[in-house]
Amino acid sequence: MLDYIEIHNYIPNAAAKGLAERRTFNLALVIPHSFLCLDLPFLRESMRAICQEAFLFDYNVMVCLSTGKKSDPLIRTLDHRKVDCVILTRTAEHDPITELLIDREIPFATLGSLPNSYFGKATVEADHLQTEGCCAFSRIFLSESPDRVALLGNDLSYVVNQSRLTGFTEARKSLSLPLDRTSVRVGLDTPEIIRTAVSDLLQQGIHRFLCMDDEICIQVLVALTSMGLTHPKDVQVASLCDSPILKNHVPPVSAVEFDPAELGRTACRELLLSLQGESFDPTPRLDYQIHLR
Amino acid sequence: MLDYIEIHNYIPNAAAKGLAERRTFNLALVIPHSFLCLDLPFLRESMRAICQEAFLFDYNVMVCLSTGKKSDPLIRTLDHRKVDCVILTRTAEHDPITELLIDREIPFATLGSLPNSYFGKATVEADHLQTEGCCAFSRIFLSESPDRVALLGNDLSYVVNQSRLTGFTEARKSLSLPLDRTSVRVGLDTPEIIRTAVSDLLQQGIHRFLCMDDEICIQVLVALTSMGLTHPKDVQVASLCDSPILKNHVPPVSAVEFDPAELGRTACRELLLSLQGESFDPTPRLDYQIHLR
DNA sequence: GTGAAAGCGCTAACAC
DNA sequence: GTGTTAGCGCTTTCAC
Repeated sequence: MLDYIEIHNYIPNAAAKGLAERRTFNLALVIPHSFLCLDLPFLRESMRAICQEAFLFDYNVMVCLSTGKKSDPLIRTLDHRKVDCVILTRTAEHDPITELLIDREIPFATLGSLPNSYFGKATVEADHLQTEGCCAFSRIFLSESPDRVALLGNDLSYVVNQSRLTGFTEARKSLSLPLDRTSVRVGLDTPEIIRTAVSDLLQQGIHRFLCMDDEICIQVLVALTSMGLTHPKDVQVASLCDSPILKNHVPPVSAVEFDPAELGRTACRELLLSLQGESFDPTPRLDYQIHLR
Repeated sequence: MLDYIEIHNYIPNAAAKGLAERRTFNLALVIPHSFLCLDLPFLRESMRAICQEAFLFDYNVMVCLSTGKKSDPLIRTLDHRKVDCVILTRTAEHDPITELLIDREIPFATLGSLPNSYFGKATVEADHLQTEGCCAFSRIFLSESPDRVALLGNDLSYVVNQSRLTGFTEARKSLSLPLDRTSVRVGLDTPEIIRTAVSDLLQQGIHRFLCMDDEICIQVLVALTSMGLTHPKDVQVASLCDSPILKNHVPPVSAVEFDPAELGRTACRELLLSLQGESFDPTPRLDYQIHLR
């Protein structure tokens, strides 16, 4: 009998196997709607790594575009019991998806730390040493004309942006720079708002722009270029999140790199290890890399 | 009994339902490895639309990164019978994945036309009016200094690039422009090769660059900028494939738009209609839109 | 060790 | 219409 199976290279039916074993060999990758309006290499890189890692565990990745509303694709996927666990690509305050997963006691991993309000609730909370990396990089960027430096950021309800702000603040503190006179602009959602902020800061004498992510950084570069200002001659731009675009930019832009692929791979691996009952690290912390260009 | 079900808002288990019905309510979205090295809005947009459309049919989307090798994620997914059908995001000559699907008689849809060698083999072959759109746009671009125009493209084994080349050739033909003196450069894989080609063409007196896709177009712009040349003053650049980056570029770049979301949605819808035994269009052809900027 | 039987949670084909 | 039953293709248990 066993010989027969071997010879005819029999492959079990996943649905039947799953029904009997009460598991699906699928995981849901939740992609916030906002990610799809942008062109973030982060998502692409981490998704690739997650798919590759899941494959090693015989798992498939189901993409769920989270709307945050009722009849969310993720909710239906969970209701139909089509996945064993979930990976969140973003963490934020007051996130209904996170709360749903906690309520239903569904194993889940996050790319990036959870906010304190959900402390310890994820199966795996993978992150980079965000604060540390941003602090170290900020110290370097602040070593020149520190009172001409501004920090530009987007939505602070995302934990990653909070960590980066903290890193910047700690850098100023460690350099004994006054915190109150710091130029910090957050909530910069659109190219127009970024443009306005940049023009405003220039009038205040700011000429060194530290951007909290690659998306903002590119917009800042575009805005400055259109104003006839050149990096790094007239103004200096740097980013607290590297991306291929910044690396290949002419001239290149300094940044601190948090490898999205490594983050995705780690989160996926530890989550699936935990599902298999094997030993795993619930809070892996990955290193950063500073690129001075 | 039925009342009981209604009251307790019972949701059937997809694995058991699938086992009994001999279907999985999953589809595989095949992403070529090359897509993930790039930053193509095409993939993001079409993936989003496919996920949304699949959701309407109660289907989930499984991402399969195709390596083209043995033990490909897609092959294992098919072996385990975890999907009912497949969507290919790229079509190419001599594609092992396409051949595999034909061999195994698995229902599949393609984004973009199949090469002639696989004529009629897909369940659904969705495409834009690529040749027509590129011809119309090329005619406009060729209306000025036609002998100073070059066409820059990537891999011609992709059907989409063949269609675009055909469109360009037909435009020249219709304008009674000589074909033999046309500057066409294909196989431009890397930024370095693109840079070399651009510099080479400039020496030949070319100053109007028509790019076969947005990726090349951006690289061409980068190369020209670094050489101190400005679009549209010194040189003119346009693209046979639009993208948000070209639209938001300063100054903007003219392009012909083939909406990836509409393509993905249509391919997914017709494929799932066919699976349900409903009437469907096996070869939908979508319109293009020319943006002169 | 090898084989038979029950059960996973559904659908479909019967019977009543 | 409502209720019962067999079967989807596995795993697990228990008997041999």
